[in-house]
Amino acid sequence: MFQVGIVMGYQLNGKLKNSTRRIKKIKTMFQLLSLEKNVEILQISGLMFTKKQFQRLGVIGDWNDYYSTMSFKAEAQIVRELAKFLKEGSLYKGYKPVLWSTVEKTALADAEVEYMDHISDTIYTSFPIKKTVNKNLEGCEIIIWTTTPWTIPANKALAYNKNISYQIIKINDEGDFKNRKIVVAFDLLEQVLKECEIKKFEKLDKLSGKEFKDIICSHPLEKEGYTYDIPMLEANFVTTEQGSGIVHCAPSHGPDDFNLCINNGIQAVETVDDDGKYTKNILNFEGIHVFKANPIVIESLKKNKRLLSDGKLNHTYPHSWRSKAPLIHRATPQWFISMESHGLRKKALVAIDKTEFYPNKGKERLKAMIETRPDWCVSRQRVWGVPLPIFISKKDEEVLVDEEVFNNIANIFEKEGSDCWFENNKQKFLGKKYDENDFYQTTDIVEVWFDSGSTHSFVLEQRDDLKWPASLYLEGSDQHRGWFHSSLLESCGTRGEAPFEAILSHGFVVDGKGLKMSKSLGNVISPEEILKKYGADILRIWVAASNYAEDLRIDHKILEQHAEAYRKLRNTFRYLLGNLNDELSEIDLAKIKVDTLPELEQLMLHKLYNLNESFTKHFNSYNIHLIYKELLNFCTVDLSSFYFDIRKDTLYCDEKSSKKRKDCQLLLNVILDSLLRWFAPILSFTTEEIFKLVNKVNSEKSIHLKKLNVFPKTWNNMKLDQNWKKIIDIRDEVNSSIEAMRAEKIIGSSLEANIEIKLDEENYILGKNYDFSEICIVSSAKIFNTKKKEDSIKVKTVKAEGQKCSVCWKINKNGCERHSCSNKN
RNA sequence: GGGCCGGUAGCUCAGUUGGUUAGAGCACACCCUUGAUAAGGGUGGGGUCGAUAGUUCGAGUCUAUCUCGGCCCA
Repeated sequence: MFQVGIVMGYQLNGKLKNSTRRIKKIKTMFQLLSLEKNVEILQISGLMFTKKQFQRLGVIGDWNDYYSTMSFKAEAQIVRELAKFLKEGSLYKGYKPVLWSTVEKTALADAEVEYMDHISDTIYTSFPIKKTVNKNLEGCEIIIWTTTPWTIPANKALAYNKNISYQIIKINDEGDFKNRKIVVAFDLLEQVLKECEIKKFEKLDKLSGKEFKDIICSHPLEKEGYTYDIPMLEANFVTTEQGSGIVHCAPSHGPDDFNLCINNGIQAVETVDDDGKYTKNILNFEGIHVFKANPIVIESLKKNKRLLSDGKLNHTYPHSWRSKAPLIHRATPQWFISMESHGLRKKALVAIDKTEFYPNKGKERLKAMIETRPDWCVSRQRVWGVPLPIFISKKDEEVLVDEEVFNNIANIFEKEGSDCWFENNKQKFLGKKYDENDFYQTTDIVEVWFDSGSTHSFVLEQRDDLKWPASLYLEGSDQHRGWFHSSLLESCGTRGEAPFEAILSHGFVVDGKGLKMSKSLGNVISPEEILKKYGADILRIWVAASNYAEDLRIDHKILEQHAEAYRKLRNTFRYLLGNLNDELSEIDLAKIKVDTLPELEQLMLHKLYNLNESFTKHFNSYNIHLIYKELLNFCTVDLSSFYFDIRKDTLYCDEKSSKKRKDCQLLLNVILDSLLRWFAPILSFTTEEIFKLVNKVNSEKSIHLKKLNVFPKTWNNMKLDQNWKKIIDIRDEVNSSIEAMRAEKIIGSSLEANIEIKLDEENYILGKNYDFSEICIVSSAKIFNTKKKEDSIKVKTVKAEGQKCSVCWKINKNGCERHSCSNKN
């Protein structure tokens, strides 16, 4: 019906954390295999599992020719993509803090970090205010507290929170700080006084954090040569939980610090080397190991009269899972793709504007992220993944940019896989043009989001059955930060536009109360469980009926409701099949002579036409839940309780040769065909089952290969629809009247009723053309013109007298007109 | 804490630019039917539109605050 090429893909991204955790467990089991091999095994087993699940759900796709980010072909293409950024010059080397073990001399992933107790040195130290427009703050010193005194020499900024109140005090105690004014958070004053043993002091002004805007401080070691400016920056990560309410920021030694500084134009630099020793960038401390630096830093601060107090703190601190050594945040060389240098941010924002979002709110979300995100750090220090294809000149530290080399690397990866990068054979990649002794080779790999952001390049562009850009990228709403995001940036950077025309994002599955599923809450319900208990089509109904723009609620009660609706739908099909038993046929829609049909049949054609229109509209805007709702309503309201109910009389009691019965069966055929096509995307298994039943003789293979019907415009008849709205109003009145008689136990079945309908002029003119005994399923109906305006419709029900016809069950004093023989018996 | 978003009947969902008494289907209750029968039909009850305050002649709809919940970030 709607052909979508589905290519199975398997990506490591997003599962990295999981994988590392799993690797930890599995590592002991697969000692003989390499770590990389283990990852591969996990990936492939995951792939097969996912594939089976999809198939069980009725998803049709090219399951055998799947793509994988770890295929040689993909790896080669990822290198080609990276090369584009390198050639352009937007991929640059910078520094960013990572968790680093100075023992193993390596970066650690989250999963490799163990948090354990650790005793740290703590200090309160002061940063004198150098420049401020606020008279009250002139001559004051900002107090900070830290558990890593060794990072003070790397300090580049101070962070405050604009929502916190601060207090200025003047210290009167004897000592270094006598007569000096200091600033701390109002709520932390007591604690600071206690820990710094300040006894005598005066409270001066209280001020809001907002007043720190644009203030410049001096470094506490200014006199030792640390003469640069220390700006105060607004940051919401500053709290009054502990410390002084102002945080010292060393962009090379903390993720928060790094992000805050980079957003304010302060770059991280390499302050500490692989061994944990200060580099030449740290004045006076070069070569000292950071774990031995605290006493030296403290002594230096004391000498400069900037140390308010020092102490010890026992707290949890990150350690290496292997060596158990404490870790540090350390700025290491990393590779970034600039958002600005070649207009990437701008290109991405333009591309977002050109993209359709379903639901629309996704646009704002992605836009907000792209507008504020820092440069894209694409390097990682891991063992598996695609290597960054970078050689650096030993002479001038310049990156080697040469198309020939990039192509060579890509071609080798395509043949051998990227693992060969680490086999210490530089010359192989450099070819004859360069000498391997002139270059360093990076050992970083590209981060997994770059892999996934490149899928369009090795899937869409390289398969004949797919096109670039994709019509639609579909994922969970978390992928605004993930796949949508990385694909947009990668593609805008390399091709100037997005790899998708539209994005559809869906919410997350939550329990019946709207809470996230978790083992501890015990509200988890797995797809396998649902499939087992309810079957795939009911799970599909649940998906179709849910508004994916929001979170999708699920529990057994909700599924039970959908299962109930499913039974109704199944029964609708059963009625159709039962009554078409002798007359199943394919109808040439164009040849139907609408005018010759009874009005009721014409009305049904009108409804089919409009439902089809509505279906197309909703399908094109991906409003599947509206489609399902309309289809279900059509089956229950228009078919089951209306058309099917009324036409039972004709189907059961009229001659097989009668035109009316044949016209009805014509409609049933059209309805069956329509319902099968409409429901095929939702009830994929049920419709296929019915289709196979109906098409025994024909060669047609599957309902899923059928297209949506195009109905003749002549079926659309608004005038008829309006008329029947009024007729149905009358029918409703009749039903009310019958119900009243039924409540009084005068009648039971509606066929035990004769009705008299009094209508005003307008309704009478319309109503006199209709047989209300048929429409209301009663034994006889008479209509009168009341000519009164106030009672537009008035119905009187009386018990039908006479004999019940054994064929049509109608009751008539003078015997049944249609079935005279049987009535006489 | 920040970004994006949501809370309408027991459930799944509608509700156009503010404008009569807030709708539908299912579920529920009662009744009917027994020629769609592990079915079918009819009637009916059910909502302080998350809470509060405001703008307005008028608020489910606009604004603010709060609350609950979801995704992402910190």
